[in-house]
Parts: sequence; C-alpha cells; structure tokens
Amino acid sequence: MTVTMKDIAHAAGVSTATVSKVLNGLDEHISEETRQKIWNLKEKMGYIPNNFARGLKKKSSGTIGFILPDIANPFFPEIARGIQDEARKEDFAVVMCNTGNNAEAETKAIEFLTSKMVDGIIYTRSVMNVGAKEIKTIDVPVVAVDRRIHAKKLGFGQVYVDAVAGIHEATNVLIRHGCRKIACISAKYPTSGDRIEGYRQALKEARMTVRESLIYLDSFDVSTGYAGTEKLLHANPSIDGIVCGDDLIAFGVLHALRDHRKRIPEDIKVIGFDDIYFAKYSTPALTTIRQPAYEMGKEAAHMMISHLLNGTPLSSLKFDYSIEMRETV
Amino acid sequence: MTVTMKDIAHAAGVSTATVSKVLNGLDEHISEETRQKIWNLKEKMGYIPNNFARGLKKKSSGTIGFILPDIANPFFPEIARGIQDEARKEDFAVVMCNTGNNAEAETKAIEFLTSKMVDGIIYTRSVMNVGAKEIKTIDVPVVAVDRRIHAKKLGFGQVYVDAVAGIHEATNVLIRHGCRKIACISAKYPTSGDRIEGYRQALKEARMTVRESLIYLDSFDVSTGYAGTEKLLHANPSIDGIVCGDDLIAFGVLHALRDHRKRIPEDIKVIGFDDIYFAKYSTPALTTIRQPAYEMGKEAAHMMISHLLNGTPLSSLKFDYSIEMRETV
DNA sequence: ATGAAAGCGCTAACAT
DNA sequence: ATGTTAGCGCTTTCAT
Repeated sequence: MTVTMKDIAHAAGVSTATVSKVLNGLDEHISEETRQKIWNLKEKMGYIPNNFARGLKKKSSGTIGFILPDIANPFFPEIARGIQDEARKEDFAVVMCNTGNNAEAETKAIEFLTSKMVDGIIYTRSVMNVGAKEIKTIDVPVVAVDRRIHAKKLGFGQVYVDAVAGIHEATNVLIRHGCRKIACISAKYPTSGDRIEGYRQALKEARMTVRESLIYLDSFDVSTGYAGTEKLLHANPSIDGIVCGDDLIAFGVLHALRDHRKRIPEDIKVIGFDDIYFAKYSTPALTTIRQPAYEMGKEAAHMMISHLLNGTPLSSLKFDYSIEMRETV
Repeated sequence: MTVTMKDIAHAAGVSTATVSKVLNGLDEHISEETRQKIWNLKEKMGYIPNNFARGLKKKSSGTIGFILPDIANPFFPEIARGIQDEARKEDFAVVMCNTGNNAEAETKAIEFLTSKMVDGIIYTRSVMNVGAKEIKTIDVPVVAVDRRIHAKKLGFGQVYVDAVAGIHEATNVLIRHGCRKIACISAKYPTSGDRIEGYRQALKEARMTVRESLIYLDSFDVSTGYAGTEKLLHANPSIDGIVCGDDLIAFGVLHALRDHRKRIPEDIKVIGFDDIYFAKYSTPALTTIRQPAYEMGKEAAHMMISHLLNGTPLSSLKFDYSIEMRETV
C-alpha cells in the first residue's frame, strides 16, 4: 500500500497540514518534537510524495522537459547533458522525450509534456513542422536550441549557432583547400533549407556554379551520407569535395568513399557539421564545423530556469561555431 | 487561462461528466450532436487535459520511465530507441532520466519517477549501488536492462546479456589470435566486477597467469581507456592485447595506442564490448562483442507493458552476445 | 504550535 | 442520454 500524508499524520497523531509543513520545510512554527516524529515516520513508513496531487495543487512540478528528434545522434545527448547539469544545480528535474523525427510523436510529446507535467520545454526541433495548433496550445515557456524559429513572434527563447554561416564557412574551407567540384549532402527537413543556402552562397561568391545535380538531400543520418555519395559519385566521378549537413552524414560519406577506394583527403575532401564526440575517432578523423552543444544546452536551461524563477525574459542567444581541422580536408 | 473540462462543459451546456466521457471515447450513450459539440469546443478552446488531475484520479499515467546512467554513451540511447518504438506501438509515453552516473541523481530520478509519474520503470544501472531504502520504496514494476541484479529477490524483470561470458569470450578471441600478454581495462562499478571475472577465468583456463598489474579499472568512458593504456604500457611495454570493458574504453585505448605509434593489430590487438553504433567507424574499425541493445530495449518495454496491461509476470530474459570481427584483432 | 477545510481538475459509480 | 457526486493526495489560508 502506498503511504500518504494522511497515514503519517495518523501515526503521528497530528493533522495532514502539519505533516505537509514539516515535509516541505515550512516548519518555523512546529515544535522540534513533532518535527522529529514526522521525519522519522516518513523514513520508517517509506513515504513518497504523490507528484500528481502536489502538481495539481501547486500547478508546477519543478521539472523541465526536453524534446529531441534523434537520441541516437550524439549531438543531442550532448545538449541534454548541458541541460541536466544546469538543471541539477537549480534543483530542477528534467525529463526527455525522443521523437525519432516522427511528427506524430512530436505532437504527442508536446501534448504530454504540456499537460502540466513540466514547467517549461526545451526544444530541438523546428517548431515549424508541427502544426500551428500544437504550438498555440503550449502554455508553458519554451526555448529552442539549435533550430531557427520565429522565436520572437512565438515568444520563445532561442539558443543557436548560425548554421547557414557555418555551412558557408565549411564550403569556404573546401574552396580554400583547392576543391573545384564541391557536392553537398544534407537533410531536407524544413529547417535545413537554410543550411544549404550557406553552400550555395559560398559557391556563388567564389564564382563557382551551383549545380543541383551536386546536391543530395534526405535525412540527418549515416545512410543518407552513404547513399548520397553513391549517387553523386556515380553521376559526377570528378567530385573533389563534399560538404555535409551534419557529422552523421559525413560518417556515411567516409564509409562510401572508403568502399570506392577514394583517398581522403587526396582525392576528395569532406567536412562535417556539429563536431559530435566521435568525430575525432573516425577513419580518418573528421574535419568539421563545431557547435558547442553542451554549452548550448546549459545556457538554454539557464535561460529557462531564470525565467521560471525570476521572470527574466526569454531571449535569443547566438553561439559561435568553430572549425575543427582534422584529417579529412 | 487554462481551459478545463468545466469550461467546455459550461460552453456546451452539459456536465463535466459528459465531457469526460466524450473526450475519453466512452461515448456509446452520448448523442451524436453532443459529441460533435464537445469535440469542436475542445479544438476551439484549445483544451489540454491536466495530467496531474487525471493521474491523481486514475493512479496511472500511461507512461513508463527509463533511467539511464550516461546518455553520452551511444549504447544507452540505442536501448532507449528500442523501448520507445515498442512503447509507441502500445500507446505508452516514455520519459527518460539521465543520472550521469551520479548516485544522488539516481536516487532523485527514482523518487521523481516513482512519485506516481510513471506506471513502470526500466532501469539500466545496477540497483545495487543505490541504497536498499530507495529500492524498497519503488512501488511500480521495474525491469532492469543489461545489469545483473538480484532480480528475482526484488521482484524485478530482467533483460540482459551475460557480460562475464562475453568478456570471457573476448579474452579467448585474443588468446586464439596469439596474444600472450593480455591486459584488461574496465570500470570499477560494483556491477563490473563480474565482467573482470570473465577475463580472469579465460586467462586461467589458458594457463596464463592473472597479473593485477595488467588490470586497470576506472569508469566506462574514453578517458579511462586512454589513461589506462598509458599506465599499463608504461609498466608493461610488451602487452600484446587489451580487453576493454566497453567500446568507449576501447576508443580511448585506440587513441592512446595511436599516440604511441603502435600498429593495430600487428603490435597489439584490442577488443571492445557493446558494439555501439560508432564502433565500425573507428580508426581502425573496432572488433567487439555485440550486445543487441535495441532489441533488449524493445523486449524490456514489451515485458513491462504486458505486465502493466495483462498482468503477465515479469521474467528474466537472456540475450546472446555475438562477436563482431573487424580490424583491431 | 497546530488543525479544519476548501479545492486543484478529473474520473467513475451510480443515479435519473 | 446525461447528470450528481464523491473523492484522488496534497497545499494553503484562516482559525484557534
């Protein structure tokens, strides 16, 4: 049987009000004796507070929710770590929901979390791909990490790196290193259109023609990198550089290139985006544009909690990317 | 303002009971007209159910909790994916709590989740390292994944791979490939003592002496692998094989070996454990003992949900490991 | 220093 | 076909 405050109150011969006060530290006016008795009973009886009841009453749960699109992509767990380390400091719990890039799951996660389970939501998917309806019904603060959204219009907070500029720079790196026929493999998520822009811009600035046949778009995963490379290479054997939308894609590219006996970076250079933990351990070590995932998570949580606790307005925070030169360029 | 059932009931000119019935699909005896009216109102007013209230009443939340020790270790997200795919099928939500290998966080996660927030808990840490007190207070079913625990005694379910046998086999692989001086680097978590046993046994069976100076124990992370290799190599330059407690450690080992200009596998062979997603992309590709993480997660969720829904008893499910021969042996 | 009581939003058994 | 009602376990205001 579940032990409730009532049980403790009964055992201690006091009212539930007294028990509640003691257990919540509101015990200035409680006798030392009663206090002790209650704490002991709590331990002895194995009392666990019922969060449903408490939440129903207090209308807050001391927890923040984190919605991520793909837990298998190390970039997101890294953000999660940042969020949690920060939340822990402020004594907030964090629950995570993985949507697996599934729109329905995303909607459900939002509904679930906003059903008063969390005091705020940190989000890493473009909100643009879920219906406006869902967004409007979110009645807790939200801060978006790493995804460009119309934050201000929606009243959201935002922590991000300029991905367009990042891909622009990635492309420039390749150009600087002598690549003349540069392909691009990325995801065709609504938000990722941006990224591609960086590639196009860089090419134009270098007076190189942008050819659609050099662009392959699917998902942010290894198989996209592999399949994209196969297809692109087949149509254009002379490609000498590949800009990747993220590191997972880059891993797939590396793998495909290896199967095609291409020498990296002699025959072809590749550059990733994110700098996931494993980028430095790949074959060969991946050159990539780094996003400070952990720090972004930390700041997102910080922003959220300050807002929750002190009413600090949610803001827009931009981080800088950096270039991690390794062995693929 | 938050929209409640009362608001809808008021707007529709019916009672909250009727609204509740309709919104929960218990509408066999509700007129089509009322039904429509309520659904429309729900949409129009942006009603979101209050999970606290519902949970308080129903004593269940349709969600299962997943506690993992290190979200940055790809092995765990893989389990998480399995859990979620299965849960999704049964219309259960899953929330995750990352403890970061922090005992306090673990205790909090348990308290938090058991505070009636979830109907069951899936656990990937040895329960042995949290106090018996916490365990006793868990009043929801739990199934442990990948961790040996006294499942039966505690009434837990269990899904696992025999890690001792796995490490035993890993060591054998090295022996079979001619290694004569085999070191072992693993974690000194309470549960990991087991793993080491497999190494010791294999050595004994091959009539090789077990030397403590060839064993390095710290944590399941890359830096342990790196530091361990440095230390071990310094004391025993002639080591020709290293058995790793997990793949993260193996990655650190590979890195250190590279810095020491050791040729792999010619000079020294290394074998990992888990077969995380990135194992095949390392330099060189890691030979390792595979645990079917995704499947284990799926089965754990299946077991949990069957138990929750149909009362199927929690059981003990053993999976087989397999050997992934790649380039480090 | 302690208690009584109202009520958070919802569900479900029991009317009608 | 719909409504009444009695809580679920907790917090909190107001009494005492």
